[in-house]
Amino acid sequence: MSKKKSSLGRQKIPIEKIPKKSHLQVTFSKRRSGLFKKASELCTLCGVEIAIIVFSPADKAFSFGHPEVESIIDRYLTRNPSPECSTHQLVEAHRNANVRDLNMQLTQFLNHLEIEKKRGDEVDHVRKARQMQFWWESPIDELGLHELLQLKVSIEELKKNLGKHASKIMMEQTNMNSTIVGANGFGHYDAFENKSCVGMNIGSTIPNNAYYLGFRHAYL
Amino acid sequence: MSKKKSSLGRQKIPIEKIPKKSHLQVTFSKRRSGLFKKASELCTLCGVEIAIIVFSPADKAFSFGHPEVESIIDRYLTRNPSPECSTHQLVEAHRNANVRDLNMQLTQFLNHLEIEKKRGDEVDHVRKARQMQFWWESPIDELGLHELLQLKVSIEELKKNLGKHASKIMMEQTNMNSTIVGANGFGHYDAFENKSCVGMNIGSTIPNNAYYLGFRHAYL
DNA sequence: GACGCTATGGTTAGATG
DNA sequence: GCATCTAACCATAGCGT
Repeated sequence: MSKKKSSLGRQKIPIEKIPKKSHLQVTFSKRRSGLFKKASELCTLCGVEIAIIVFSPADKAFSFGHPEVESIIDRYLTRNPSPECSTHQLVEAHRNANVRDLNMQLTQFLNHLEIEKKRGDEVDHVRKARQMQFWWESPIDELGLHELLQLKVSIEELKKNLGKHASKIMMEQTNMNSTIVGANGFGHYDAFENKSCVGMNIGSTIPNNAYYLGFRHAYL
Repeated sequence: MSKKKSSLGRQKIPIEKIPKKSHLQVTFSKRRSGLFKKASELCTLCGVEIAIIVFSPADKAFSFGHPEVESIIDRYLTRNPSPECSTHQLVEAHRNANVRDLNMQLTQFLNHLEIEKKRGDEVDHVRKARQMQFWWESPIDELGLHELLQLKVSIEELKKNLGKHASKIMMEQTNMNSTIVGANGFGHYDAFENKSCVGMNIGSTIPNNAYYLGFRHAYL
């Protein structure tokens, strides 16, 4: 019998940076998959929303999100619950479809999505251009401490007023609020390259919010 | 021997929404811990940056981040993903995917599609409003909800930056120069409540920085 | 370098204090 | 609710193709 004991099976490895590059790459791939799978299961089992962003050793960004990375980030940053859309029923209908149909539909949606994305980027560009008109876009670095603090106070006041008005408007639209939760958890894998900027993220041990001046999350 | 076989050990459970609330809560806690631990290990082993945001069934937000959630989100958002690129990668991923993954992606795309549409409509609306005048100079009462919210977000960002700069200047003035190093993988757990009462808490500047969960696993 | 294999290490469902 | 235990399930390191 030529059946030799080819593998010792999984061996324990210390949790510290893997020195060998090739090894590291393999481990990264495997464990990233595992992590995303775990996240997916947590979504489904508990019906919760999860977003994961990972920057690979090769500076590539991978993300997992249910229902959508960006909406969860928005919600995290602004505490703004996103209204659910009616597409969920469509998805439910698709759950029992076979692979071929799913592939076809997915391809169609990919095409459609690309068009919509282009449109979105376009309007984003417009929005960015618009933001350049705001006076406060001028370089902050050139202001002194006193000016900065004064400006900050003014802005807090302005924000407060804005909040009040937003509240008023929202109250008037109360009956438009529908907070439906999606039933079963799905997720989505996404990846794109990071060629542009050098991420200057030092592994900082800065104490939490050391210099956030009390303004971490906003309630909308 | 009074030692009875008290446990059957771990039993297999189907990956679908757990009906029983108490079970679900326990599973959520355990699996969230596991997920964060896995993320932490991936950080350390591969020296990568990871951010995870989870909204619990009780609408509470948990996050894991190395080095910190906010910087990774910034990095993710400032990225300019070309539609072609990400689409291409998605198609490639979709080539090897199984039914569940396809379902996940399809859901994702459906949601994304709607989000992109809404985004376009939103910004179009804002642009239209701006055409009449510099809408942000008009009395606040005349602004719509979208403009208010957008302006508020912008202001929050500005305020955050102001705080950072003020802090920086202050640090420089006190002649403190302690540069932080630390590159090895550890993450930081964070949690805060999300009492998502629509129409309430609007404009609240209460920091709500919440409480921090200690590190369960010693990676320091 | 991606995929498959498999022994082993690690995670966790269920029960209990 | 949280910690602990147990046994079973699952993820994955190392190897081969």
